[in-house]
Amino acid sequence: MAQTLTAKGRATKARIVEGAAEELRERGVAATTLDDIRSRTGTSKSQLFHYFPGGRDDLLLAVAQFEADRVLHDQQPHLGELDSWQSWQQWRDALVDRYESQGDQCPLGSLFLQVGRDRPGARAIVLELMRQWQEHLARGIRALQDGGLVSPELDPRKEAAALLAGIQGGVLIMMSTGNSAHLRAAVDTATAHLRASAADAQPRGRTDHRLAVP
Amino acid sequence: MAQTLTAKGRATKARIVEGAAEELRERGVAATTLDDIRSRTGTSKSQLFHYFPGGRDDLLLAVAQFEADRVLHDQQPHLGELDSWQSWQQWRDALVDRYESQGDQCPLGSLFLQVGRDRPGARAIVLELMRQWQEHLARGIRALQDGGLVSPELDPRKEAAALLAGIQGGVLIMMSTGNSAHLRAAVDTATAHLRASAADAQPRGRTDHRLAVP
DNA sequence: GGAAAAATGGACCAGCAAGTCCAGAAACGG
DNA sequence: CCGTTTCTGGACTTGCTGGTCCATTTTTCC
Repeated sequence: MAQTLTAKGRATKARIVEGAAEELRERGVAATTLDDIRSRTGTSKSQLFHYFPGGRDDLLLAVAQFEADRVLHDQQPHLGELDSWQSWQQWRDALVDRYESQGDQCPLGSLFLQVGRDRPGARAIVLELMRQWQEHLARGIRALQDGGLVSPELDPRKEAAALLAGIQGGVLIMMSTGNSAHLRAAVDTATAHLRASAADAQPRGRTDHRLAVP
Repeated sequence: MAQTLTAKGRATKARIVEGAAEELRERGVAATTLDDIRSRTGTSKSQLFHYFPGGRDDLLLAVAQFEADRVLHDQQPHLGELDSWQSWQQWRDALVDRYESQGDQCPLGSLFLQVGRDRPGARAIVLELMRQWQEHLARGIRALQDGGLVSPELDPRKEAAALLAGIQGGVLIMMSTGNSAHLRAAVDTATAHLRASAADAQPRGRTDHRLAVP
């Protein structure tokens, strides 16, 4: 590829990534060939390799990054303002809607299996996504704690980690079974847990140990 | 394949499935060829197609079933006797150990992505696995309820669904990041939730909101 | 306006891996 | 035993797909 992309070049590259993402979502990673992507995006073989010198894997990685960005973006603005039970509920609904409408396609999951988790870039993408996602949740839990809606004795990071795991698993099960009940159960149970902690802690005298936040 | 398998035939077929499972776990689904399996299991091409007339996909499906059976088996006997906090803890340790030692390989997950979730057999396998797994967990929660260790107001099926989602997500994240913290957090938080419900409900006996079951 | 750089088109290549085929060995069964 | 079935070996075919190459067009920028 060139060092400098012209406006046209950038547009083409973006078109390829977006088209590839669609194709991959529709047909699955294993079944999608470069020719499918080429024909869908109205490009030629040389363009594919021009913009993604590493070939197929390179392109898949770009799509993975594209999809990863979408994941958090689709949860906004709710994910960024989890400071009341109401906003919490709004976020939950947005999350469930997002994945239900996505159907049984999990571009990211497939992508990583195909590219290989060990490849330098792949693991970094998912790692960063999980980190940010969990950080958002943890921040929301802290906000609830500050508002006295959640017991200060809970460790926001641990609760966020558990909730994130529940979400991932819920989505995974939904992909496999077509049923979003587990996703809902995971989020709702976590919420109930947080709610109950407050009802639990407040009446009693609480020994409030501070929790370090990185 | 023949209608009737001789003892030798059954042994060969089993050898192929087990060898294929190992190979797939080591090298990943996408990277494993029939020739790899053939050479590892000391068989010939014609044997592969003799025992799995549908070819590669057919074999992958058989391996998927094999791996699915292992998942629950590896959690026994603990998964079958979740009737005290102690046994619950033993199960938890066995679960975490199992997946930590498995490293970052998730045969089942990859298998389904490769074979295609929509294929007749594939979905049925994962569906049945999830059903059984959740049933075991729900039964365990009911046992705790019977023992007065968990509030009777909780819906065992919903709690089991949420826990199962947490486990799946925890494993998934572990595969991606190499860190089992999420898996532990998911199980431990769910356990804490169950425990707290008892401590919560017994002293007061308040009526909580009912939870719908899908 | 023109040289250099970037973008594009598409023919071509090479390798690989799934799947086929048939001949022959082993096992069964009466 | 001997005919029939099952099992096994391995060479061969075939189609596909990622990747290469170079000629041509378009854009950039002085």
